[in-house]
Amino acid sequence: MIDKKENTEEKIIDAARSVFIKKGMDGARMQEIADEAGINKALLHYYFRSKEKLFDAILGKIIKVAFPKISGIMVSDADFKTKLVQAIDAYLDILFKHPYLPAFVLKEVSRDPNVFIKIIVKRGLNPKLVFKIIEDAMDRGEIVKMKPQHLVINIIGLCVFPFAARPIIEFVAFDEDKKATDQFFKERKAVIKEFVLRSIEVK
Amino acid sequence: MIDKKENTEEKIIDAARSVFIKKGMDGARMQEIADEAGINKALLHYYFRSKEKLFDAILGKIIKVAFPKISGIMVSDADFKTKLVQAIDAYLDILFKHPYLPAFVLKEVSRDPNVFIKIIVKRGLNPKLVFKIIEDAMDRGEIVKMKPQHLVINIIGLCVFPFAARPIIEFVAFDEDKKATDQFFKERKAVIKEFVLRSIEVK
DNA sequence: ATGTGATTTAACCATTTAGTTAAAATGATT
DNA sequence: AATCATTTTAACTAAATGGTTAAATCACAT
Repeated sequence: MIDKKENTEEKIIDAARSVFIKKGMDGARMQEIADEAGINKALLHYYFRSKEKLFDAILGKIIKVAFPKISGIMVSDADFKTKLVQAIDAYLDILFKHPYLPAFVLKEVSRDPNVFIKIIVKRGLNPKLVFKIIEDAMDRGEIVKMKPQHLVINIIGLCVFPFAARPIIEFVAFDEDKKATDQFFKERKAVIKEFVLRSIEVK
Repeated sequence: MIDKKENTEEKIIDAARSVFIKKGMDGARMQEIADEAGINKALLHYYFRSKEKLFDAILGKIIKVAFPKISGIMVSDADFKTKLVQAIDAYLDILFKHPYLPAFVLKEVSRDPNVFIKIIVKRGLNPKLVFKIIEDAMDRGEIVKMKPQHLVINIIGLCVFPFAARPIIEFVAFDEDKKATDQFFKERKAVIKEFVLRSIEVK
């Protein structure tokens, strides 16, 4: 195999991501990552000299998913509400594909915000353009006025929170009925879109 | 001092809560808790034989705060929308008093949901009555129809998420301007209430 | 003053864990 | 066959950490 090198590295990254997301930086064990990757600890350190280096490598890839380029959608020149609906759809698609991301991101952010800040800076993520677009729509009277940050945080909260809190929701709100909870999550897309549209509609 | 015993125990509990909330179960160190309580490790173990016992003791007290009896407000016979606004106010008051709770609860829930489930069961917390009250208001046409769980989770998400994500919000949305972020959080109460009321209003 | 429980001190144990090392094995390439 | 990076094995170090212990000290009530 030509790419055995990349193959092993990929196996490590997959395993590390899975273990880090489940256990967090503190709870994850290098041995467990090695086991999950089907290799031994020595080789793990042969590829990534330290746990921190490995974690940073994983974190970078995770943030790419967790802070997606919704901006792309928002910049297009469609109708504002249409763009908003598209952005919510796109964001929830990502969350359904990576349901454990919210808990992980919130966990690690509270442990050490600087790690995230550094990576976000490095990726040049900048929401100011999105805020501007929202303000313009408000100025044109298309939606109700508020600080654009509130609208963005409201939407992200509506999307993200249920995923981070799923174990509690499943137990408290659905009596541990996994199917009912699944159904609830399937409904979220429509519910959030309607909820948001109603709340920003100009009467 | 008559209550030197309780005094030390209180000091330990305060210190433990503070350290556990900052670092989580995994990240917290018994030595750090002892230091923060102004005592030594031996005495700490003299009061709580193990880290787990101490953590469970703290967790019980924390859950009492984190899962408050909003039900009390919702059960009163005021107008439904009035009750909803009161509940949001009460919930946000708690969050402002304990801003680090959301991150902690979400962190530990994702680490081991069972711990929470056991404690919730023990406290007999039951949201079914609240769901029923919401459904009744919907049936009376006072608010728009949806699965009551969605409304509850929407509101909790709007309230809780910003606190859990505060470090990111401060950096990404407010360029590390702490004052602007504080102002943003002060506005949340009014914003959430208006946002929710608009979204459930029957047209 | 004496006994009692609370508290300190300081050394200690056992375990876990990140990380290292060196030698051997594997396996593809030339 | 010889070379080279990759991988394994297995033992190891060093540090951190939860928890223990025993002796000494302190404060207070009888």
